[in-house]
Amino acid sequence: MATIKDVAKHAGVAISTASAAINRSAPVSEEVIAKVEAAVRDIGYVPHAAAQSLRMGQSRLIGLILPDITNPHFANVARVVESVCLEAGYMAAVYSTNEDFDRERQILRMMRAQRVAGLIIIPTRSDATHGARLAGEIHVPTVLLDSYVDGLPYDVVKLDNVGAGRLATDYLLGLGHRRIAVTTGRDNIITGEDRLQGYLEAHAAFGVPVDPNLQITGKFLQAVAHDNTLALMRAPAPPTAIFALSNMMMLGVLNALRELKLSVPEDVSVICIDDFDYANIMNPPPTVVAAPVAKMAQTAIEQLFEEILNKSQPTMAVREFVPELIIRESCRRL
Amino acid sequence: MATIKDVAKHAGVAISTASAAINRSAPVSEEVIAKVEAAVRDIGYVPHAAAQSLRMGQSRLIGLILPDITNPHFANVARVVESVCLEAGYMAAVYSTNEDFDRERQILRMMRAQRVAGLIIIPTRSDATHGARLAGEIHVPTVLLDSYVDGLPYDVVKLDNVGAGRLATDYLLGLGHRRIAVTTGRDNIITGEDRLQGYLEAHAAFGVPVDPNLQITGKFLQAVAHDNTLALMRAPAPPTAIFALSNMMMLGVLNALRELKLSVPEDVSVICIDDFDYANIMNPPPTVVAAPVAKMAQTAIEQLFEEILNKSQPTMAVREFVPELIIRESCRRL
DNA sequence: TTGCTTACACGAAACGTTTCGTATAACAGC
DNA sequence: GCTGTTATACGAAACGTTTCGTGTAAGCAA
Repeated sequence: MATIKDVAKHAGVAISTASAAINRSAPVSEEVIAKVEAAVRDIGYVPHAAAQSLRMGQSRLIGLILPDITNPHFANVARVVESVCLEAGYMAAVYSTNEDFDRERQILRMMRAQRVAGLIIIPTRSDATHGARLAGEIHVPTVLLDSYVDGLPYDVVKLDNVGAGRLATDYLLGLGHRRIAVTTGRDNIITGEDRLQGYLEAHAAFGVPVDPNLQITGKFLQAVAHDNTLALMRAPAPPTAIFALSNMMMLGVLNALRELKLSVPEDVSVICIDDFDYANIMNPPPTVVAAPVAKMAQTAIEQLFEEILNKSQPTMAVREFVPELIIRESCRRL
Repeated sequence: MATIKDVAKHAGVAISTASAAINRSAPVSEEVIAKVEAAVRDIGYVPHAAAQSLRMGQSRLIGLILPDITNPHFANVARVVESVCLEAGYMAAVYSTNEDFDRERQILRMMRAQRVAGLIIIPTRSDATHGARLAGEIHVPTVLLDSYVDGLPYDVVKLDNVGAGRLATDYLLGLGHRRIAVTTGRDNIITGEDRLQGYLEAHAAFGVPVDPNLQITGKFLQAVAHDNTLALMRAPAPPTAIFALSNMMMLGVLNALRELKLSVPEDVSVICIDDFDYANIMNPPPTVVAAPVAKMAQTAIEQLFEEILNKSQPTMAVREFVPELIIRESCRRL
């Protein structure tokens, strides 16, 4: 493969001059620039990224670590990050943790070996133990997306989750529902807890008591939400509405209701947080509280570049985005 | 950041010895190995991938280039590739072309700059012009997935698309349908043409004439399939069934039918190639011809590693996978 | 002409690895 | 005790860049 040495020889200049001409990093005459550029084109020179990394002490690689790329929510994030990186001449390396902590560490080590310039992490846990373990593996500018992690002192870009929980619950309460079930997240991730808090706050504001039996665990997983919905609806005094704290859990809920031959929204209303790309061909088209995913991803990657390029310290700022209620056909007025 | 020099100093050995101990690349006494490993742990040494790349002339990076990561079909591929890579100590760099040729070239240049060890490409075009342009940018082992490209002499892992087209059409014909519409792909991608050929062959085998008016262009895009379905169903003599050559186009078809207040399968039966992860919460659950996506992705990445690790030449073999009919509720017997 | 500045081109060092040829010590054979 | 062999540790070179200090010719003022 052609090196800059070949370019220099071909253009009849020194290596350092060729480098300066290519990168405009030092004054070079127009004439020489033209010769060098011609040489680059002629021999098809593409700089060796590893050599550049080595010399400059930093690669043009951005790591994006997320729970699962097949979840459309995260795929949308990936697409945005990837585009912005490409434009900036960086390469995005996307990795799914599959919620596996060993795997997460393995990925971080690999990112470290690659000397990535920065990291965007969509965390799977928020607790300090986990944060401490992660902290030791991170040595580059980092932005946390969707949630934060205790003990990881980085910028955060997230949804107003309490607000999202309230928005969904307010809507159901406004429709006259008084027994609203909720599929919760996992204990150790704050996103779910915040959304649940919104659910509780909305009840308090409406003066409606909450029934703890209506809070079923979903762990952000489709299968878990499915199983517990089955149990919930078979128990005495089932709810008239179900609020799924994430889109994956809503799928589980819908599947369970379908198996029970309960129709939505006639028998039970359903709402969730996070929109679906293909909402309109779903059965029924779901009413959701949507997050501005693309805008959030864009903000995260831009914040990251800000820190990388200007070598600025993380402000540890938390940027919260406002959720939006999208009314479709999965909730009915009682 | 700690270097191998620090490891060597800490262990009281030479750099070359430390390297040999870490990589087991030369005989080193047990005693020294122990000392070096302790040093590695103590100072948290992680090898500098760029330096390794530079020295060894190859990176531990695999490029995966696909049309669009937010398409669940491709996301599933990405997940498999990513996992296999991670296990092998490689890093996968996933990039979406968005069917944009300039962008595809830009991505390839970046892959080249990174000196990726290998490439998996899910092509967006099959024609020779495109192949020729791509060929100049590729200098590493490559495997083509889902489709091939004229003039790109690499191994191919794909579905038996003609068979898939036949399978879907046979099924509809067997249900008594005689006017079966089909949303075609793009002219310059062979996948669509093969599937269409299966459609034609099935008709011939059944002795059913095909009506060219029932072949509408879909370009593999949801929006295009949507618009043309609208026109198709409003025209005189509409079909009793629609065969979408891809899952995205089926979404467009379903949306269009929904807008026209036509129900599936009562008014019109619908089938497509490629399954949906969330098929059972769709309206209606679609009957599809599924490809063994995970198995195909696995085969592709393993074939790629075979070529990378054994430095074997591409056999230019075409591995075809057998499609499977999954009957759900979107097709009815006439 | 001389001296000073400017503009540009050059050479060499350094980034962190791996690898290859060489050095040294231990040991066996005679 | 000498030579030959084996086992293991070492030093130096090389991978392809960028960068910094130096060199040189041209331009300008006096």
